[in-house]
Amino acid sequence: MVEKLTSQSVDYPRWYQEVVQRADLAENAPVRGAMIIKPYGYGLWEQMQSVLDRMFKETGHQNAYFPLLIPESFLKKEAEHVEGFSPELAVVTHAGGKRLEEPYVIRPTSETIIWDTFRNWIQSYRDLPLLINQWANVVRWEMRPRLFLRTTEFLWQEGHTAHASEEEAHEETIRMLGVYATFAEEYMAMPVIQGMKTDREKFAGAVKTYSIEAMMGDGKALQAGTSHDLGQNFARAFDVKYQTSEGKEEYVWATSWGVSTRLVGALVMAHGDDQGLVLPPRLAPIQTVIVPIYKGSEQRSTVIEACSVMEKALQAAGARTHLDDREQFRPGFKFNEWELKGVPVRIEVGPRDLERGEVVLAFRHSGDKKSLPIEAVATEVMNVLEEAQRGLFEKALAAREANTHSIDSFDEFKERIDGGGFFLCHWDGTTETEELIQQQTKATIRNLPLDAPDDPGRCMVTGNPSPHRVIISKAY
RNA sequence: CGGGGCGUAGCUCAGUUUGGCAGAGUGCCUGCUUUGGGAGCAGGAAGUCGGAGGUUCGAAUCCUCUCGCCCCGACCA
Repeated sequence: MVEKLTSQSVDYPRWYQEVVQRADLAENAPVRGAMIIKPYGYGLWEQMQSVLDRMFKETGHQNAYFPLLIPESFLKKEAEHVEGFSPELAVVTHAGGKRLEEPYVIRPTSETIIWDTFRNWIQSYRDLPLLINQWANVVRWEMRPRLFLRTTEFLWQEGHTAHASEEEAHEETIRMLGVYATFAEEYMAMPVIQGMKTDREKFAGAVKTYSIEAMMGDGKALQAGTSHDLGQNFARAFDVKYQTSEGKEEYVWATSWGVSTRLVGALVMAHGDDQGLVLPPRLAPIQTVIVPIYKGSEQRSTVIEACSVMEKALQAAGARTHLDDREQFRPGFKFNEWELKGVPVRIEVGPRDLERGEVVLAFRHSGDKKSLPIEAVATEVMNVLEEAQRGLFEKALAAREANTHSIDSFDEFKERIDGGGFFLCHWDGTTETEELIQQQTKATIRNLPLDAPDDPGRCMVTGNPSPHRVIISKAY
């Protein structure tokens, strides 16, 4: 008898912790705050990487790689940048048995070393735009680590681009935010809100920071990706100039943007339920799992044979398929295990089905089961998976809409914020009010939605004018 | 850094008060029976009791020091 997961309604954080470990996504490492990503969890990340990498290349970016270690002096060249990151830096002071003359910082992000390099790569307007991405690990020393959501070392991609004009850099910032939103919605089946961060929440060294914000199963927000308009801040700090077609010398305009293994945590919390993970078909390492059912060895060989044929047909049809032919577990155990691991479609094949020439399909996101003729499985499987993908997105969207509220009274806000969800409120645009809201409620302004309709009103705290509503929520 | 708690088998933990053979459940291995929603029986392997020092005939247990982890705060996103 295996213990059930802690229910989400009993203790959501504990549910998260348990599901990540029991579904074999990751475990804690001997180093505090570090995580070991297990093959199933890494498989999920690989699916994400391969889709994102294709999207980056389709938008003209090339991959490159910059070093893990950055001279400490580089960090200090951009004032806001060093101020923002210094509390969470890990620094190498010794190497080769000696104290280093200049310590190396383990990158918390790579703007500084990249801009130091871009200075040499960029001379003329003909070198622009320069569109680079790198897949890398970074280290940020965290006080409160949680698997995938906040770890001291994590995997990510960071895009770094240089442009000849402010407008072009801004377009790039918004374009990549859009790429992230498309990825979140079409692949993760996770609806997101694109918007601008407040000055207080923006990236250290950016002119503007934009984010996509998603709602988790408990109604809290998770920042799932960021895109920064860096203006000329890094170009000035690292003296990166180019010659225009008129022969004038100008500083370049920059962007950077990133998503990390935090997306795995987002996926877990966006769709998971009391049975475990629920993975979207487009990213699931295993899309369909075949579970054979039989009595005795004679029946076993017949059933397994039929399953093997089906496995090959499904793989030929393009579905990532696994045949669970382990003998030491009974079907009921396997059903529960693959549900814990979030496999979108389970195919049950037993003697009764084979007599009728059918198999049973069970859908993870809805719990529905239906029978299908054996011959139809391979031809239908991709349609069935796409249907499940859509169903999962619709479910997540409906959940977000049910937990999004427009509120105009600060008293009402304070009463309802503990129940979770997104609150669309008027805010006067000042940092003072933003801090007051956080101090009194622990909630933060997530972002200022890009598609917010003109809706003039009055700040729910101060009564000062506000052009449109912002999203306020408790967040991870 | 402040307050609290915990380190014993892969995992969860009992045993520590009152010193006296190293334990349970689960997982793992072997065999048999099972197999349409988390199987049953039998047998077996598995531990530097976080580490160091001390007290004692004898320490998981008492004393001193030390390392690590978890929770709440502070910090951060």
